[in-house]
Amino acid sequence: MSPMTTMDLLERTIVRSGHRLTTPRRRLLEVMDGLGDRFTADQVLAASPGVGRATVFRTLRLMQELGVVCQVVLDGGGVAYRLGSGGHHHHVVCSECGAVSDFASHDIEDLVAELGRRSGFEIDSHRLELYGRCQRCRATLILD
Amino acid sequence: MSPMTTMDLLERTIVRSGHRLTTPRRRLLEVMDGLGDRFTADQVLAASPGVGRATVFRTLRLMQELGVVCQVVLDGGGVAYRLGSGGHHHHVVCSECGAVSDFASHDIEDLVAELGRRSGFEIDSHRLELYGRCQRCRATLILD
DNA sequence: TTCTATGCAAATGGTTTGCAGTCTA
DNA sequence: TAGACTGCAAACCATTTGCATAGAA
Repeated sequence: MSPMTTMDLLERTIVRSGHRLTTPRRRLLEVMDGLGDRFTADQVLAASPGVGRATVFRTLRLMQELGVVCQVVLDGGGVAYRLGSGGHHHHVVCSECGAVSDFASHDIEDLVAELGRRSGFEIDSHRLELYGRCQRCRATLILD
Repeated sequence: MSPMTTMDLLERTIVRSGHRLTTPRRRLLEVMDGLGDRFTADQVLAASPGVGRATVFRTLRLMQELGVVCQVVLDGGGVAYRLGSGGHHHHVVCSECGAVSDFASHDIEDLVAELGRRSGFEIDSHRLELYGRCQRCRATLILD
């Protein structure tokens, strides 16, 4: 039997959720899959001629609800999106090349709960994003 | 001698920074000071008749640069602002009543650095916001 | 008296909505 | 065939910009 691709997995998620697997949705998933580790709504729109702006945003929202797309809050405050990685996790974003990588950590979850407790809150969610320079960018010498 | 009020402190910060202490700025500071522990640009605008929309946003931006106003990223993704509390810190936001409280923690800073290291990044900043229910809201029984 | 800062209104950028028509299940 | 989904365009919302004028220093 042929191996399950990312696309198969994504399409299955949609079907399983009771939503319809339409042509635009399939096309958008392919586009997102091809856009790399993070992309904006505009990038998706530009790369999907024939698909309407509203559909891009509606699909993006649906995918977030289904947990197959997540938001990345950028350094400057803007938002980008990212495919895959269901489940709770955080991002490290390279402020130079924009590379994003995921991480999850029990330590963070524990600490967050503890900090909430200290301030009298019962924490039920949180956002954490890290910004810095990735290994590759740090290794690149500035030669000019 | 009379004690230094929050307003004095804020006004001094503006003057020290080389910017002018104008009437609209003074008015906006007063308004923000009166709006509680978090407010939106719209709230400030609505509470400052006679002051233009652009001035509200320009002032908000200046205050952020001076470090006397900071952004609070809300649960839903929107942004609010908050007076005071210079220096690096995080927020705990009550999703029921909107109350915000600040905290800073060496543990978080250390952990963030460590997590960055593990992913090969050199972290130079991060965002962390906690969401939950504050003590007061938790204590309030739902009676209907 | 200079030049920063303002108010207004129009422009912007990103996202959402209304609706008549399309296409999946 | 029903109704979920789409494209289009217009609406929306928050923030920014251009410009002539007002007002701190």
